[in-house]
Amino acid sequence: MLRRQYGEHLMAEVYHLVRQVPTGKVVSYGQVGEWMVPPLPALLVGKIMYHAPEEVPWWRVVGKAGDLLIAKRDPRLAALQRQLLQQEGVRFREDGRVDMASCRWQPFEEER
DNA sequence: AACTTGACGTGAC
DNA sequence: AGTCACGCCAAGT
Repeated sequence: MLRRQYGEHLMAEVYHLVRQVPTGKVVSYGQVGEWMVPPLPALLVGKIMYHAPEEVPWWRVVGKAGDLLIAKRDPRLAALQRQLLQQEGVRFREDGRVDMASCRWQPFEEER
Protein backbone atom coordinates (compact mmCIF):
# COMPACT_ATOMS: atom_id res chain seq x y z
CA MET A 1 0.00 0.00 0.00
CA LEU A 2 1.02 3.52 -0.48
CA ARG A 3 1.16 6.48 1.81
CA ARG A 4 -1.27 9.33 1.38
CA GLN A 5 0.20 12.30 -0.37
CA TYR A 6 -1.42 15.47 -1.53
CA GLY A 7 -1.73 17.58 -4.62
CA GLU A 8 -0.14 16.16 -7.71
CA HIS A 9 1.21 13.29 -5.69
CA LEU A 10 -2.27 12.35 -4.53
CA MET A 11 -3.43 12.23 -8.12
CA ALA A 12 -0.32 10.38 -9.24
CA GLU A 13 -0.97 7.74 -6.60
CA VAL A 14 -4.52 7.18 -7.74
CA TYR A 15 -3.37 6.89 -11.33
CA HIS A 16 -0.63 4.49 -10.31
CA LEU A 17 -3.17 2.20 -8.66
CA VAL A 18 -5.57 2.34 -11.59
CA ARG A 19 -2.77 1.34 -13.95
CA GLN A 20 -2.45 -1.91 -12.00
CA VAL A 21 -5.92 -3.02 -13.05
CA PRO A 22 -5.49 -5.77 -15.65
CA THR A 23 -7.24 -5.88 -19.00
CA GLY A 24 -10.72 -7.32 -18.77
CA LYS A 25 -11.12 -6.41 -15.11
CA VAL A 26 -12.73 -3.47 -13.34
CA VAL A 27 -12.57 -1.91 -9.87
CA SER A 28 -14.82 0.55 -8.05
CA TYR A 29 -13.93 4.09 -6.99
CA GLY A 30 -14.31 3.00 -3.42
CA GLN A 31 -11.88 0.13 -3.89
CA VAL A 32 -9.19 2.44 -5.19
CA GLY A 33 -9.72 4.74 -2.23
CA GLU A 34 -9.50 1.85 0.21
CA TRP A 35 -6.10 0.82 -1.10
CA MET A 36 -4.66 4.13 0.00
CA VAL A 37 -3.41 4.91 3.49
CA PRO A 38 -5.28 6.58 4.93
CA PRO A 39 -8.26 5.76 2.70
CA LEU A 40 -9.30 8.37 0.19
CA PRO A 41 -13.08 8.93 -0.13
CA ALA A 42 -14.48 7.43 -3.32
CA LEU A 43 -15.87 10.81 -4.24
CA LEU A 44 -12.37 12.22 -4.50
CA VAL A 45 -11.18 9.27 -6.55
CA GLY A 46 -13.88 10.09 -9.04
CA LYS A 47 -12.95 13.72 -9.06
CA ILE A 48 -9.35 12.82 -9.74
CA MET A 49 -10.27 10.37 -12.50
CA TYR A 50 -11.85 13.22 -14.39
CA HIS A 51 -8.33 14.50 -15.07
CA ALA A 52 -6.78 11.12 -15.87
CA PRO A 53 -3.89 11.21 -18.37
CA GLU A 54 -3.87 9.10 -21.54
CA GLU A 55 -1.91 6.20 -20.14
CA VAL A 56 -4.36 5.62 -17.30
CA PRO A 57 -7.07 2.99 -18.03
CA TRP A 58 -9.82 5.17 -16.57
CA TRP A 59 -12.51 3.06 -18.20
CA ARG A 60 -11.76 0.19 -15.81
CA VAL A 61 -13.05 2.18 -12.85
CA VAL A 62 -16.82 1.97 -12.33
CA GLY A 63 -19.37 2.42 -9.55
CA LYS A 64 -19.53 -0.33 -6.97
CA ALA A 65 -22.77 -1.68 -8.44
CA GLY A 66 -21.27 -1.73 -11.92
CA ASP A 67 -22.70 1.56 -13.14
CA LEU A 68 -20.79 3.69 -15.62
CA LEU A 69 -21.15 6.78 -13.46
CA ILE A 70 -19.75 9.19 -16.01
CA ALA A 71 -23.00 8.71 -17.93
CA LYS A 72 -24.92 11.46 -16.18
CA ARG A 73 -22.23 14.03 -16.91
CA ASP A 74 -21.08 12.85 -20.33
CA PRO A 75 -23.17 10.15 -22.06
CA ARG A 76 -20.73 10.02 -24.98
CA LEU A 77 -17.85 9.20 -22.69
CA ALA A 78 -19.94 6.49 -21.06
CA ALA A 79 -20.61 4.97 -24.45
CA LEU A 80 -16.88 4.97 -25.15
CA GLN A 81 -16.22 3.39 -21.78
CA ARG A 82 -18.68 0.62 -22.47
CA GLN A 83 -17.15 0.00 -25.87
CA LEU A 84 -13.63 -0.18 -24.47
CA LEU A 85 -14.69 -2.56 -21.72
CA GLN A 86 -16.55 -4.85 -24.06
CA GLN A 87 -13.53 -4.98 -26.35
CA GLU A 88 -11.59 -6.29 -23.37
CA GLY A 89 -14.16 -8.97 -22.74
CA VAL A 90 -15.93 -7.35 -19.81
CA ARG A 91 -19.48 -8.60 -19.72
CA PHE A 92 -22.51 -6.38 -19.21
CA ARG A 93 -25.80 -7.40 -17.67
CA GLU A 94 -29.27 -6.90 -19.05
CA ASP A 95 -29.69 -3.73 -17.01
CA GLY A 96 -26.64 -2.15 -18.61
CA ARG A 97 -24.35 -2.52 -15.63
CA VAL A 98 -21.01 -4.26 -15.61
CA ASP A 99 -21.19 -7.88 -14.42
CA MET A 100 -19.18 -7.21 -11.27
CA ALA A 101 -19.52 -10.79 -10.07
CA SER A 102 -17.17 -12.00 -12.80
CA CYS A 103 -15.16 -8.90 -13.70
CA ARG A 104 -14.31 -7.22 -10.41
CA TRP A 105 -10.57 -7.23 -9.71
CA GLN A 106 -9.65 -8.16 -6.15
CA PRO A 107 -5.86 -8.14 -5.81
CA PHE A 108 -5.60 -7.94 -2.04
CA GLU A 109 -8.26 -10.34 -0.88
CA GLU A 110 -9.70 -13.72 -1.71
CA GLU A 111 -13.31 -14.52 -2.44
CA ARG A 112 -15.08 -16.42 0.24
C1' DA B 1 -11.66 32.30 5.20
C1' DA B 2 -16.39 30.61 4.22
C1' DC B 3 -19.02 27.98 0.92
C1' DT B 4 -19.83 24.85 -2.85
C1' DT B 5 -18.92 21.04 -5.64
C1' DG B 6 -18.08 16.49 -7.14
C1' DA B 7 -16.66 10.00 -12.80
C1' DC B 8 -18.98 7.91 -4.77
C1' DG B 9 -21.06 4.81 -1.10
C1' DT B 10 -24.29 3.48 2.41
C1' DG B 11 -28.30 3.21 4.91
C1' DA B 12 -33.31 4.42 5.39
C1' DC B 13 -37.64 4.47 3.39
C1' DA C 1 -35.55 -0.95 -7.83
C1' DG C 2 -35.49 4.11 -7.25
C1' DT C 3 -35.24 8.27 -4.38
C1' DC C 4 -33.03 10.94 -0.64
C1' DA C 5 -30.07 12.53 3.01
C1' DC C 6 -25.72 12.53 4.58
C1' DG C 7 -20.62 11.66 5.16
C1' DC C 8 -16.42 11.92 2.96
C1' DC C 9 -12.45 16.01 2.06
C1' DA C 10 -9.51 18.30 -1.59
C1' DA C 11 -10.05 22.06 -4.74
C1' DG C 12 -12.02 25.76 -6.80
C1' DT C 13 -14.42 30.21 -6.25
